Amino acid sequence: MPSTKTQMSKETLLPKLAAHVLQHGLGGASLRPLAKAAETSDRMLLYHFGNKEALIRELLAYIAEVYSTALDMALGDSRPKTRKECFERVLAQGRQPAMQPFMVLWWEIVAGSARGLPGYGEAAGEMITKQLEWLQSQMPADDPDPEGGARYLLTLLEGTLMLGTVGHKQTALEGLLASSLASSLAGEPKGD
Amino acid sequence: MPSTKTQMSKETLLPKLAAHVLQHGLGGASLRPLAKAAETSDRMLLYHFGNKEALIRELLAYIAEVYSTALDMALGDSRPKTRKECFERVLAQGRQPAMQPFMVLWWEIVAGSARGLPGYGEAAGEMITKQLEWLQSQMPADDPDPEGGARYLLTLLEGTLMLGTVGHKQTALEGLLASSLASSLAGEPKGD
DNA sequence: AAGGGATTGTAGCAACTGCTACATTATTGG
DNA sequence: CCAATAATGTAGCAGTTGCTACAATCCCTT
Repeated sequence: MPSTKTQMSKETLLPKLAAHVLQHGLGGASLRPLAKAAETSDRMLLYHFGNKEALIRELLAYIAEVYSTALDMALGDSRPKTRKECFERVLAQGRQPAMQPFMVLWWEIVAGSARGLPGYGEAAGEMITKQLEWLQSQMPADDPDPEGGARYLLTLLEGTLMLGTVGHKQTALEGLLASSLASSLAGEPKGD
Repeated sequence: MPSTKTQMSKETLLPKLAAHVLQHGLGGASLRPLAKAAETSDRMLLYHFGNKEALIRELLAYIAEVYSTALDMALGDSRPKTRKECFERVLAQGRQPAMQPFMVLWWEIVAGSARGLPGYGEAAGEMITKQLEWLQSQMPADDPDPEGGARYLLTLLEGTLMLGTVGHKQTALEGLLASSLASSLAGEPKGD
């Protein structure tokens, strides 16, 4: 009978904890439900992580890491030809149904970051940094300013995503169309 | 003349509850601390609001209302001359120290909205709608497209604010340099 | 095989959660 | 003034919270 009592470590626990948190949120996460999701006991979680705060901190770092490698694997096979195409590609990726749980968690991380909760700010900063790198690598090959353009698109993207989550998706999209940004989105050098 | 003096009602409770929530957050808010902040008992809060969910819902609606009237009173005495000036004015307002507690709460509302918590989405939507109206009323008088421009600036603004809360204020500002606002932003000293 | 550290189970504590039952006081209409 | 209703206080319940004490078991080294 392979009723093997698998030895547990942080490394085996974290993926299950992350899965639970992605589904049920960070704020309401308490030890016993987390332990159940990881097929352990609260006793064990505290044994491995010390206390809840450290657990959340490590969990957030792990999630940021997972997000980072996910972005690495999502590197587009082909470069977009325009900034607009680049923006749309990234926006579409952020709105994939599979991405939804992560997006929901993301805003919780931002909120915790704003409130100064331990670990939140670091994780949020890492994830944004990574996304910026990724975005820059996805910029059109002939873009006159890939670095600044990526930063600009990131700002626009996050604003668009946020408005989307509060029911103003249309507002953001119409804003993009109705501005001189249209040319900027097209990646054409400014002649203004 | 109606009743001479109501001892305690939702109307007298809500401001104190809002103050407490602005300081300590929504997620961790529980009845007894809320009651203490409002100089009552948990018993009374439930008497007036029915249950906690309804309390939070009404509290969020009240906060959205307060925010709305605050924006009304913050109507600029003079119209900005450019979109850039308009953007900077609103951004500066959002970064005032007095605005900080509200900003922190705002991201919690966005997070709750993303998670579908009752009342959060409605409050967030109202607040964004109001901010959009306000922004539109603050657009330059000669703007070719005040409606679309306001939507664009709002998207940019929210992205900028969010990046600021996760430690990427500089990223957003540098991104703006590469945007359609660049012409007016160029040559300005960077501040961080 | 024995010792010893690493790992895990069981039980429980004190504080807190939303909420309720019951009793009491205050206010007001008849 | 008295009764009805609104408003408040007291006490507590059942469940959850993070965390701990204590003991048992595992596995590796000697």
